[in-house]
Amino acid sequence: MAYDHSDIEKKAQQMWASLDLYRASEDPQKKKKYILDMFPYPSGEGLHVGHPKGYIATDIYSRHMRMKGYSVLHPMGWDAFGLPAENFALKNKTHPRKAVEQNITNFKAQLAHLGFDYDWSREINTTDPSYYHWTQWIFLKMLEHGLAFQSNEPINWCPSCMTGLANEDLDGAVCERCGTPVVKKNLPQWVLKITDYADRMLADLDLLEWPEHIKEAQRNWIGRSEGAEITFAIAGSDASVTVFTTRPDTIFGATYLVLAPEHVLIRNTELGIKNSEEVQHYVAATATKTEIERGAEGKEKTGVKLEGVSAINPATKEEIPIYVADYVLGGYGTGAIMAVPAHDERDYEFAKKFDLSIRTVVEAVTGKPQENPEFRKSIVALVVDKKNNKILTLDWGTELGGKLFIGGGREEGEDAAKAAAREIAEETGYTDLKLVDQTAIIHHSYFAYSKNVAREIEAIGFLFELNGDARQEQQLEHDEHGKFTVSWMPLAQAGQEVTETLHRTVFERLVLGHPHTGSGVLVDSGEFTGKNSEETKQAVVAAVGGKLVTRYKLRDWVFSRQRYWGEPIPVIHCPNDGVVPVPYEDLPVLLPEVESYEPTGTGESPLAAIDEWVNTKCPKCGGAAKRETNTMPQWAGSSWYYLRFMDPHDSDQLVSLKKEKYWAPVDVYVGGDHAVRHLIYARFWHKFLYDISVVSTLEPFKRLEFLGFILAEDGRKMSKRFGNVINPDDVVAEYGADAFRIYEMFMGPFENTTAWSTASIAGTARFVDRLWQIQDRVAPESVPALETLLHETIRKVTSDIETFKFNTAVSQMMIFLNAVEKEGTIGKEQWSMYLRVLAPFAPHVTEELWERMGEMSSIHLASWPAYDEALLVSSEKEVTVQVNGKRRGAVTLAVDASQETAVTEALKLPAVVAALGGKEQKRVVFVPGKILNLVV
RNA sequence: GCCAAGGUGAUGGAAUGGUAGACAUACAGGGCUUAAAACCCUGGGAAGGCCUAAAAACUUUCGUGUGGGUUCGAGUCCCACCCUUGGUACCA
Repeated sequence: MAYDHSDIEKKAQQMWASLDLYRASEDPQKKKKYILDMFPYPSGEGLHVGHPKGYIATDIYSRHMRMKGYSVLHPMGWDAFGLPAENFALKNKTHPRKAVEQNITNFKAQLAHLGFDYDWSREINTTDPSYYHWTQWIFLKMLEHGLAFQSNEPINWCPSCMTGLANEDLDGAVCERCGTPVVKKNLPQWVLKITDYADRMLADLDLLEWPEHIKEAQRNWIGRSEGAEITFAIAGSDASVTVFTTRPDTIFGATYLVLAPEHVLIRNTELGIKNSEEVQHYVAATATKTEIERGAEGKEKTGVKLEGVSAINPATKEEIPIYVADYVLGGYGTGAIMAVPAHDERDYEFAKKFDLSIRTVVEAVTGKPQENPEFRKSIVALVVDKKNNKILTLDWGTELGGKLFIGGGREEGEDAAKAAAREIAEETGYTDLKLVDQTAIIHHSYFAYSKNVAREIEAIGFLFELNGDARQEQQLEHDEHGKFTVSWMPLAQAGQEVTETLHRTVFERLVLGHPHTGSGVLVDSGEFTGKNSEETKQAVVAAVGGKLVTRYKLRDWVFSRQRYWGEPIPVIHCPNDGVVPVPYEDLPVLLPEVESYEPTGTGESPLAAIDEWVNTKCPKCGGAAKRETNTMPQWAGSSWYYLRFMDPHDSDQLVSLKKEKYWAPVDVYVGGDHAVRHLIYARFWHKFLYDISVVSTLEPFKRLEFLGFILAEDGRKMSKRFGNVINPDDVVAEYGADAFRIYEMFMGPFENTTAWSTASIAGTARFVDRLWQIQDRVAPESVPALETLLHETIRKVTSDIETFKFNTAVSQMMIFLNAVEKEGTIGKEQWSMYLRVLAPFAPHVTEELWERMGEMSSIHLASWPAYDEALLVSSEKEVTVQVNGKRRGAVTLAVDASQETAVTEALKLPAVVAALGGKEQKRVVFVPGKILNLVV
């Protein structure tokens, strides 16, 4: 009788619902597990097969934990505010609330087909007033604690979505929603001071069991950098410029200053900027440029010198020019830098373009330090043929260093450039050359194998151009020694093939034009000359009267949206009292029901047009006042929803302390994407709530499992646009929910992105069907031949579920079923244990088989089977016999067999004897139970 | 450019430093069938050798992106490079 999934699934799902099987409760007798999916935005397109992957994983994990006796919280809800919902509603000419309701109904129906164990009594929806009441409450608390403030700084404005956006909402320089380039726009904005928490968010990453790449992404986003602020006086003025730098050690090489276009000094009229018109013109031009336009210019530097104004380098006391340039960002550091063109890529480009002086103050140190090195002076010479874009290389062969440029020693007192020319002539014969450039000294340590000596050299690199082809063949050194061959190599190829550190470094400096940006030995730096640059930073800062500071890339969170579909920001603007928070007892501030909610595009929210809503009374003075009309971004509701699941119906508080104590933190959080934004915002809010004693844990999500996506069969993203979307409803109808669930877990490692394969799902459907057939072969007595494998299977599935290695868990269960089929029978107790480990993966079919075994209660209430350790330790094991590391056979030995026994047994194998060939045994490696390696 | 993860059959993928390719898909051959589907059985990294009418069996060498290294033994550890994917980008 073939397995008919549709009836059995329906029956099981109805049974679970009627038993209320998955209701979570704070049972003090039990340990808890809080398992959470990133709750979805209920889109109009419905689910595709990629969505449930994470839900299946949490379903398996939570069913497993429930069977192990934990009190499990596994809830689901809807993140339904925000731009996508509003844009969807606009496009379909409906109200967002209606669209959301409809989409949720649709999503729930789709999820229901898959047999998930959510506790739907805790369902939440961020657009529900009883929910956003508390989103607004958190905002007011932040306002109270000075973490929410109004700002008029220029923000990212999306002209298509007609709203301001946070940095995190940008995809490069375009709006991540619609792909429109954003522009800078000045608008009064609510901003949250997330930067106050930067340090704690960075430090507490260490407390988390998260994938390393997510932690790293967060570290990069926070972007902590330690440096110094140093003040440069303006010559002949009281004014000054404070710069931020991470390289105070290079200050002796600071040959000019650069201000961001937004810098206040540029607007200082008393300074006497002679070309102020030109400067203001430049500032205005950069402000109107979109990020895209700036990007299109690449990294081509632009800027204008402030004529008639100069600064004084506090280290050298020299007067240096000041520029305004948009490669310096207004929002980072102090909006001003000291430019050290010799040791910074960007400053170098700028200095080259504007012909500014470049002063080397750090000499590079390369190679591996050697013991007792011999000191020498030397040169590296590059000879370039500009006509053919080729460079002269010497191939020494692999033993002697491979492909190099021209190198050699220089005598004490010998002019370095002359030494270079001499070496070129001696080694290649070329003499008609023009010297174009040279490097600073490079301190290089290496071991010269050809001469068997450790060396530390002071090398100078030279770049020559070839004038004529004339060669003095008779002088060539290689004629005598034949050690190397001379050839002209295309520049790009040389950049790949010449890998020796010193020669490569010279190539990078002189051909590629990269300045030395690393640490090294200070030169031309007054009292610090000769010291290590890295170790001198603090002393330099002290000497020039600067201070050490820490800066972050993370910006404060622009929190206002000029759109309808979001939580109203609960403040009132009063002509007398200014910004007045809505009293807590007046929450929630309801989003008014309106006919028209199109964005205005003027920077005003559509709410501003609703007079009867906007006009209100000031809670303080009782006079006429207006409501704030901006709404919150989509990320607001999702920044704390995991707390509400613990206590979803509490009308007095966000979450009760008692329930929070029981459930927090989230033990396992599962989702993809959102590596930065959602997780950083939620961590920020959580830490704030910790500070005001609403929550008791430092971090919201203890463990995070990152989810790999499912691509369409054609390897592209699943999208309506490509017409390659696969609806889980169709798959379930054809193959059944259990086969679908098992397939998604079997596809590969959970964190891998994999393409869907409808052909492969037939395999897991076959597995379920074969399982179904086996029920007729169950015997009363246990089958001894299956015993060890069964316990191995229980052990592997148990640990694989806990570590999210579902693919190998499925594989192991298939191996077991294959063995059962081979035996033709299985014992009743064995069948019971096997069904129970399979139950989290295939909840429906196992439920039915469980009932048919005569069990009265649900399999999902049964206890998780324990495995017998003793059965897993077999007394005999097959040991591979190797000769010189190559497999020559195998012997079966007792686990505690001695090496002598092993060797004796191995020598009985003809293949082993043949491989030994009568040679003397030098060594025997014996790993009991695994391997015997005879070395001759 | 920088940061992170990864590169294994036709495909998805297994493999505490110890028999590479588990498990599954696709494929090929066979069985069942009037036929097909379903189902069941068998096979398979590559090149060669031996024996043959042919095959099986047997056997040798090579084989986990490339080149080196450590080790009795490397897919796994170390070094350099190449490529793919994700994140990020004038952050001083």
